[in-house]
Order: sequence, then C-alpha cells, then structure tokens
Amino acid sequence: MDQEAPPQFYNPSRAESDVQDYWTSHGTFEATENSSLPKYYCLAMFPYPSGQLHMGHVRTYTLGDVIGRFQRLQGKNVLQPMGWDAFGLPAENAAIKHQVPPAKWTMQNIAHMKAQLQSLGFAYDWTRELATCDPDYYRWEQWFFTRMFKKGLVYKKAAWVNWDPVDQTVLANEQVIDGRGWRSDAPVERRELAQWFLKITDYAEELLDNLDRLPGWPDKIKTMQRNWIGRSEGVEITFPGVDQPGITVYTTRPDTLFGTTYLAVAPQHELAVAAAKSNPSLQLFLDECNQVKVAEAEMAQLEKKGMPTGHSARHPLTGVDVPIWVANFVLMEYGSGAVMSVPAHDQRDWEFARKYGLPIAQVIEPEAGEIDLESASFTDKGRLVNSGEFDGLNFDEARNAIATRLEALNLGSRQVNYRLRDWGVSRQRYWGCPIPIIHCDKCGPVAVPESELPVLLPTDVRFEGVASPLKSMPEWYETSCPDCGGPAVRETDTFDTFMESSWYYARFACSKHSESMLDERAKYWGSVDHYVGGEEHAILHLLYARFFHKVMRDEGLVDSDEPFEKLLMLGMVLQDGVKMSKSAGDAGDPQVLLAKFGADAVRMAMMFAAPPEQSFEWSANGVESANRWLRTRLWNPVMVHLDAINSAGITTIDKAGLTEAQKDMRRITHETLAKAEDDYGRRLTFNTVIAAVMAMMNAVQKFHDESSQGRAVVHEALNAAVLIMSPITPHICHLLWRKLNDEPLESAVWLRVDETALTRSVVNVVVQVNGKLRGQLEVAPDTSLEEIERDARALDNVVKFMHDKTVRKVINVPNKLINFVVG
RNA sequence: GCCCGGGUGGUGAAAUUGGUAGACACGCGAGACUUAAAAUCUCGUCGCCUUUGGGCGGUGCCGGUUCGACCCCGGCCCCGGGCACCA
Repeated sequence: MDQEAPPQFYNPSRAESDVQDYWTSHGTFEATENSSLPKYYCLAMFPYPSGQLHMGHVRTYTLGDVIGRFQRLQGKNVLQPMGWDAFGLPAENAAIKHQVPPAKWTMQNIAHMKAQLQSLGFAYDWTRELATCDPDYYRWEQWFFTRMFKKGLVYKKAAWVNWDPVDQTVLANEQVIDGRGWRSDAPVERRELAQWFLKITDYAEELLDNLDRLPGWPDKIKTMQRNWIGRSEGVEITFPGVDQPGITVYTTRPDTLFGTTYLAVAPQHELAVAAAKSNPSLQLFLDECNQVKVAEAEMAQLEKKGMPTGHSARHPLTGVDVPIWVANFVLMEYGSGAVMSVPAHDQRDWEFARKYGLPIAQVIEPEAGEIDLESASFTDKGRLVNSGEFDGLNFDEARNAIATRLEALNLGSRQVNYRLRDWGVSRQRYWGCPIPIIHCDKCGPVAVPESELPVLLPTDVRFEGVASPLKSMPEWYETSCPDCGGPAVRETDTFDTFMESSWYYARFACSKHSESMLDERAKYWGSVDHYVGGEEHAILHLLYARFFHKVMRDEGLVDSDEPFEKLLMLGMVLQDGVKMSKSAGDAGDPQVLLAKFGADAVRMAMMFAAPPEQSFEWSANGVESANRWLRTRLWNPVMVHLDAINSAGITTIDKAGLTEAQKDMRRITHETLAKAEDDYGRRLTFNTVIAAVMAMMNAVQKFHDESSQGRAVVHEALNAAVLIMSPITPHICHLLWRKLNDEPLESAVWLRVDETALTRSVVNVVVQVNGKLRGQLEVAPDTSLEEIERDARALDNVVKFMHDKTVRKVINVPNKLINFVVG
C-alpha cells in the first residue's frame, strides 16, 4: 500500500490498524454487568489452537461478530468473548513428531492465532480470554467432576477401545486407517479397559423433551438430537437358558415374538466369549470381529456374518428351543448386547437367515394383500398369525397382551429404552485434564478433596514413545489416600476434551474468578442468546453441553434449563470438496488475503459467498472484488458527497417537497433498511444484506441531483449504507460514519425505517394466461380487480392467447398477479 | 449401512407464505478514457428460435398434486456432515 496516500483514499491496512488501536485504547468491546441495556450474550464456538486460522474459522467468527455487532446497534449490552479449546490430540502428535512439549506448542499456537483473530477486527472482550489447559480453568472442571462423583453421576465400567499392539497404546478412531494403526501400521485390536462414565442417560428424557422448548434452534438439529437420543418403547424379554444363563433381549416389536427363530448376541457378549473357550473356530470368528475399530460406521458396513454358539435358549412363551448365534452386527453397547431375530419381519434378520439357512416363520399378516417372504421380509405392522392365543390381534393389542403375559411369567417387562449411551470420559492420553480420582487398595476410587485441587498436569514432559508420559511418572501418580492415608495412586487417564467445551460458555462470565467455578455474573449473562458454530458439532458437543448445563442447574450454579437459546449452525467451508482441516495447508490461510485486501474485504467476501447454513467451496476470488466495492462503491461516493456538503452545506429532508426521483431514492433507502433489519435479525442471511446495499448504492450512483434536497437524500442513503454494512465491514464504516456524522459509530443506533417513505405510487401486476406470463400492468396500488381484469384483457399479447377460448376462472393475487384460466 | 442436509446460468448465488426463475456479484464480451497498459466508467451476458412484437425450453433424474411448483408429495441418482476416542 502507498504510505503517502492522502486520507481521502481508501487504504485498508492503515485504516484497519488505526481503528483497531482505537477500539483497544477505548475498551470499546469490554462488557460490563452494570448496564441498563438488555444483555445479549453472543458466542461463537471457540477454536482448537491448531496453529493456523483457516477460512472455516474466518467464517464462524465473522458470522458471530456480525450478529454481535448488529445486536449492539439494536441497543443491547453485548458480550462476545473468545478463548481456546486447548487440550487435545494434535498437541501430542506434534510432541511425538517434533519433540516439543504440548504446553509450549499450544501456547505458541494460541499467541499466533490470537494475533490473526485480532487482525480480523472482531469485537471481542479479550479481558475474558481463557484457555482450557490453564489450571485456573480445569481445576473447576475437576471440582465439578468430584461433585458429580458424590452425586452418583459418575461410575466406572469396562469399555472397548482401539488397541495398537505394536505401539502398546490406545488409538483414537481417526488414528485407525483401514483397520491399522496410523504409526505402526499394525492391525488394531479391540481391547476392554476400565473407564469413567457420566450418567448422561439419567437426563435422556429431559434432554429429549426440552428440545420442544428451543424455538431458536433449527429443526434439523433438533431432529438429529432426537434421533441420537433415540427414545423407544419396547419390552425387555428373557429367554431362559437351556444349559447356560438366560439371554435378555430388548425389542420394539414384541408382537413378532412368536416369529423368533434364533437369537443373536454381540461378539463381545459373555455367552459368546464363554462358548468360544471350547470352540476354536468360534474363537477365530470372535478374534476376527475384534479386529474392527470401535466405530459404529465400521460395524454397520461390514458384511453381515455370524456363527452358532452351540447353545440355545427357551422361547419364553412357546417353550421351543431357539439357537443362539453370534452376529457381527449386534452392538454390545446398545440394549443388552443381544437381539431376538425375527427373519419374517425384519430385513436384516431375513438376510442373515437366508445366508445361514435359518428358518423364517411368518407371524404377522398385512391388513390387505399378499406378502412374499421368499423375496423380502414384511416389516409393516399388521395382524398376528401363528401366535397361539394372540392370533388376530393388531400391533397395539398384541404388544400389550404379550407384555402383560411376559410380566406375569416374570420373563419380561415394558421398558423405555434410549439409543443414547452414557458418556465415557476417560482418555489414555497426556494432554488433557487429569481425572481427579485416587485409587486406594483399601478404599477403592476416592475423589480428590476440594482443598487439593487442582490436580496439576505436569508440563515439563518428554515423549519417549507414543504413550502418555503420565503412565511412567511414579513421582506424579504415587500419592496417599485422602480417606485412609495409606499408599495410593492417582488416575493417570485424562478427560475427554468435550468436558472442557461443555461449560466454557458459562465460565466466560467470570473467567478470572478464583473462588468458585461460577459466580453471580454467570447468572447475569445467563444462557447464550445466540450460539454460532459448525454443523459438525450438531450432536455431540451440543448434547454434552446441554447435559452439563442441566447438572450445573441442579447444583445451583446456573438458573436456566438450557445453555443456548438460539443456534446458528454453519455449513462447512469446503476445500476440494471436504471440510477444511488443520492439514489442509495454505489454501485455507487468510493471511495473504488479509495483507493484500484488508480484513473488511475478507469478512465481506466471506459473508457474501453464501448464506450461513450452506456449505460451500472456498474461493479467494471474491476478496478482491469486495475490496474494489468498498473502495469504488462505498468509500469514494462518501468522499465525493463530503466534498459537496463541505462547499454547499447540508439541509434536512423536506418530505412533502420531494421530486419523484428523490422519493424513489428515499424509498430504496428505507426498503433497504427494512430488508437489512429483517435479514440480520430474523433470517440471518447476510449475503442478501450485502446484495441489497449493493443495489442501493447502484441507485445512488445513478441518482444525479445537485439540489440541496438531493444532497440530503444522498446523505441519508450513505448513512444507511455505512450503518448497514458496519457489522460486516466495521473498520471502513467506523471511519466513514465519523466523517459523515462527527460521532463514533459505537454510539450510533440503528436507523428507523420511515414507513411513509415505503409507499409506492405504482405497482407491477403480472398477467398470466394458464399460468404463463403474457404481460404486465403498471397500476396504482389496490386498483380494483375489475379494472385490472379489463386492462389485462386489453393487452395485445393476452388477446392473442385468449381470443378463441373461454375464460373458466380468474385467479387474482392483489397487487401482484392476475391469471386467466382458459380452455 | 443408519441419521441429517444439499443439488438453480461459465462461477458464487437470489427468489422470505405455492405467484414474473436467475436479484446482487464474479467471469466473459463489446465500448469509453489512455500514446499504451493498469485502474475506472458504460452497455451486454440461461439456451434455442424469431417477422425483434415475441415464442419455446429450462432449477440433479422420473412421476404426481395445483389455475400456477426451485418451493408440496412419491420414487431414484449424486454430493456433504455426523455415527459416541478429530475437534
């Protein structure tokens, strides 16, 4: 940029750093709790400090900033904080690869990314910044966990993990590539480890029901969460054992019980494991099943395979023996790890039965028509057949009758089941929050007392291999039992990083507070009014945070039931068709564009590219044209106008004395204001805000009027343009607003729409014949149908298409359309 | 595989409640300014046909509802996100 450029030329790099200095020195965006204005907490999902900002970040934070700045213009007391989701796997990967301690690597990344965020001019209150790897943060997470522990919301059970037999370590799902460890290339094995779980299922019902009380959430996210929680009503049924303990299954189709021709258990089910001890080929099959990584997607795409266990169980109502199979598609984590298989009425069971020659017994018939069990199963509900005394009952009747019978026999019970599983929070990793538990041989697991928190994560570590250094630090894990004082060891696992992101939004209210997890300020800021983030977080993060919020509420820490009132779920910024990631490289790096065209142009290009919920492929092309528009269509016209009013002065608008052209210009200005307000506040489509301002400025360019009223009308239009654009391009608008109004932008309020300016003297009515466009009419608003019909019938082109036909119907949409239906 | 989305000109997109498909831009083409270029400005730009009035076709594909469908319904194809240890 030309350092000598006089101030009337647009120079983004100088202008933006000046404006940013102004914001910093004036503390413009530092939020306080003692405002008379209504509070507005606007939050964008905090980033993992991977080291480089990419365009996905730019999009998320710009969208959040636009919302926050718009709400500020609407007279709200806005809080927009920023922090760092600083624990996680990439820091360990970097440590292993480059021998740099995760803490150091993370802090360097934070410093770099903070500078990048600041150069984009977001209206953050940086005084509230937090990093989750800071002991001042995670000590309260540990404290909260011990509260949950004492409440009985925490328990330990064995769970399956991906085990790398060469590196002797647990692998994350993303570290397993085609069934092999990413570093060792060894085939992964499933292994059972004792893990800590949080009883999120205790809250399943509330998490589901409260979705109905979140009107500010997109329906698609609520649907995803509903499906994920997966409430179902069914019956738990016990098939008594023949030569082994009975098998308990859960089914939502008890009406098909008589069609059960075999049972299927998960490969990890105890019966399968026991049976394999004396059956080498079954053991071989189980081993094969255990060489698939621990992910539902893997499981679901496997070829369906099974093997008989050699055992059978007794049908609870018929007493007939049914064989027990092991099947690789039965999930150990869902229900009881066993299912009753009804091949006639379940397609997966049908395919399995056909493959292995198992019998298929029809017990449901359709209300009408024929079925062919040779070609497929019949899965609709219908009437029972071949079911003894239950024959003839429909689904509801049969479900009740069979459940009642099973309950009487003590072989079943009605059960509401959730697909949602408890949250396993143990990670066998170093770079995370230490789980504040001490294992004592005498007392068992004991929560670390509050006075001894935080359990500090040592930061001066070296990665010798790939395993967590904590596992080989006796000086760290050897301790004494808080209860009996005897020798004991610390838990060396750390928390799932979703723990940190489940409550950070609340901590921002009082991030520096050292006396408790949250204080009264958390109640002042309350729920996040608008939460902005990527749709990849639609389920897990949001569900865990909702769960934490409810537990915090039950502990008296917050007042509300839900953490996020309104939710904006952003589509992905794609690169080469997939979501941008840390490894994506330079194409996602905004630095070059920032230096060349400025933050305003980058922000504007990003907002203009697509509406927020839509995923799109990033292209840098728009940035240059955004810069050009700001310079030639916003900055320059304001400068020309300022010259004009400097020499000729400025007057107020005389509404009664305007020419038609001046009225038109004013109408466009106020239509644009109204549209911008609606798009910003309700529709959240900022691309169309920009388009509307562009159209308005095109009209200003064409509006040549040297009169004093003309200047006043232009003045109003330019003020509207600057104000409307200011949430998106805050730096240039800060400068232009001051030049136009001699007051700082942050004391400006949104311009009111002048309803009288919106009235039109003519409206355009479309004339159709049989739904096809045949002409147009310019008429006064609210012209009578008779008059419009008469004028429309007189149009040459309408005559052409109607002259030899009979009008059967006339459709009229007032001030918009008239349609002659002829035949 | 299962759950949730998406598919509109050469490109990004707009069309808000079923009512003029393609606003606003990018790109491209033509022109103005210039010795020239850059920058800037003006005009044109869905395809085909045309007597230049206009006509026909067109929103992933096939079918349906309706006076009228990008929009609603049924069936398919393709792309993206999530699937519990990436965050």
